Order: sequence, then C-alpha cells, then structure tokens
Amino acid sequence: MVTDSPHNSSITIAEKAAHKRVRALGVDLGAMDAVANIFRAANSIRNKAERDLLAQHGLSFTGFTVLWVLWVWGPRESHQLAEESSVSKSTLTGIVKTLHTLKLVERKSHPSDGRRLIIAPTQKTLHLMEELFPKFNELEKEVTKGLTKKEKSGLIKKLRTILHTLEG
Amino acid sequence: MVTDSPHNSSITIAEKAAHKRVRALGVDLGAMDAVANIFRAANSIRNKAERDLLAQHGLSFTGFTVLWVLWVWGPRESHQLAEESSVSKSTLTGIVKTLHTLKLVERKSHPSDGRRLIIAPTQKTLHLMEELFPKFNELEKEVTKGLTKKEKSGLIKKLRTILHTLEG
DNA sequence: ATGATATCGTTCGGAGCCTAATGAAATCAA
DNA sequence: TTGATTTCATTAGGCTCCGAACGATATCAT
Repeated sequence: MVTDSPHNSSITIAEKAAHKRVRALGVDLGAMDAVANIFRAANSIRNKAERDLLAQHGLSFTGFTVLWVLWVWGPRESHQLAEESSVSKSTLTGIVKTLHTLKLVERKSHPSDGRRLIIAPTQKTLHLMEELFPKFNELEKEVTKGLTKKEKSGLIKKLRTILHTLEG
Repeated sequence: MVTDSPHNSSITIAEKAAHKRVRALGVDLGAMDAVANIFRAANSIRNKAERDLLAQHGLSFTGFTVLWVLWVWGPRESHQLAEESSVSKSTLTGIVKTLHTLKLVERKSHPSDGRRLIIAPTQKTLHLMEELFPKFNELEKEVTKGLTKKEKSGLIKKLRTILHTLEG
C-alpha cells in the first residue's frame, strides 16, 4: 500500500509530463518546478480571492491591492502607488478612475509640482478595509493551513531570496 | 555593525509598514507574508520573462504558457488546454486566435464529435520551443540562484502543499 | 530669458481575461 | 422521429493591463 505524505505535496501528473518532455535538454528541473509552482500558487490564490471575497464588493484583485497599499501607507504620489502595487502607470490611471467612481480614492494635486498627483484613500476605504482585510487574512490562513508556522517562515524566507535576486 | 544574512532574505520596508498597519487587528502575519511574497515573486518573474525573453517573439506570458502545454502534452482538446493553462475557455479562444495568426497552432475538428476542437502545435512551435525553452530555463535558474538545490526542493514542497489545500 | 531636455499623468490601440448569452452539435426521452 | 436537454466553442460586453505616443509642467544650459 502506498501511503500519502501527511501534507500531500507529491509531484503532479503535469509535472511528470513536463519532466519527460525536457529530459533530453539538460534543464534544471528544480528551478523549473520552483518557478512553475510559484505561478500555480499565485493563480489559484488570486482566483479564490476574487471569487470568494472581492467580487461581492465590485473589486478586482488589482483594485484591492491598490487599496491595500493606500491603507498601509496613506496618501501616495501616483508613481509610488503604481510601483508598490506592481502595475504600470497607465494601468493605475484606469484603476484609480474606477476606484474614484466607487468613492474609494481622491485625487489631490501636488502643492508645488503641477505634474504630480497624490492619491488618497477616503473614509469609506478605511471602513471597507477594516471589514475586508480580516476576511482576506482568513483566506490567507485557510490556503496556508497545511503548513506549520515554521514552514511558513521557511517559505517566506525563500521567496524573499528570489525577490532579492530579481531586484539586485 | 549589522551583518546581512548570506542570501539577504530580510523583511522589506513594505512588509514592516504592513505589519504596523494590521498589528491591532489580530491577524496571522505568517499567512499574510507567505501569500504576499508568493504574489510578489510571481509578478516579478512574469515581468522579467515578458520583458527579457517573450516580447521579442511577440508572445505574451499566457501565450507562452499555452504553447508550453501543447509542447509538453501534444495536441489537446480545447477544454483540456484551457484547464491546464489556467485560463477560462473563452480566454483560450482569443489566445488560440492570436497564436493561429502567428502560425503556432492549428485547429482540428474532432473526428467523431463536431462540437469539439483539437488544438495542435505546428512544426514552427516545436522549433520555437526548442530554442525558447532552454532560455526560459536559464531565466528560471537565474532567479532561483540564491537557493540551494535542497532549498528549492523545500520551496516546491511547500507550494505543492498550498496547491493541494486549494484543490482539496 | 529661452530653447532643449527630463519627468510627470493620461490617452490610445491592442491583447488578455472574465461571466453571461448564444449557437452548434450530440444525446436523451417518449 | 422529434422535441427537450446537455455539452461543447464562440461571441458580446466590460474591465484589466501593457507599451508607446502625447501633452503639460518643471528643470537645466547657455
């Protein structure tokens, strides 16, 4: 009898097929699986959050991310907000427009530089995030419930290492 | 004097600000940071791949993913292809259209069921992937170079655990 | 001062991405 | 056999998302 590991993190059929395909090419399978699984996890979590939590508030995942950044940091200049939200400036223009019609952000002009724009959360945003963020964190707990606290720390550390490599 | 850890996986300023914001709300910071870093890593890697590798071939990341699935599995029915590429069927219709104009896929009708559609890679795709995939794997090696082989295995295992929780 | 350059945000065109509605083909029921 | 149901892919409509081009503002050089 074959026994499952306690957390069932065994290789998938898709991964086996991929290994077979590239076996002759001398590739680094560890690097390949690491990157592939980062994408799979991000996709799945994003879809779940949009479906189970954000859709009912009319928010996209990106919209939620922008709101989160504003909630954490307070009013920001738009280029900072784009940077910290991981979207381009042109994307942010559209997001801010949508959030503005939802009365979740205000646009303020910069006091000394007419080119710059300051985006600020509204009271409505603060109330919304106080309601929404704990629910989002419940979802985060749910998806990571198969990992111990220590394992989560290990995961975070490794992902930070990758990010540091990318930004270096 | 403060010494960096060898891989520099220390907490970022953004994470510190986030912790400060949610400190009073009794959230699970480990779950929060784990999920946030999965998104950060996925975004960064995707952007790098699009910018450094895929753009010059006129491919989007999703287009590349679809091509990869076709390369690994061979011709697939479109609903399987959508499933394995993590996109909806209607999205796949558009992607296939784009790939078709690039002469990278063929549409074949199912021999016994006129509703079904089979998507097949072309010779051009096979040549392209033989050139492109090793480069993509180089990129995967590059972004994970801060991790040992053992650390990569640990990362993969933890991500699979999350995926299993999501699919369970 | 004033022309060139740099730096902002926005617009534009096009692809990706979703759900809901639609259309085409197969199957089932009576 | 034929009408209803199921099961496919596509279309329609609306955001999201990007890079490139654009106008507006600020700064720099002379």
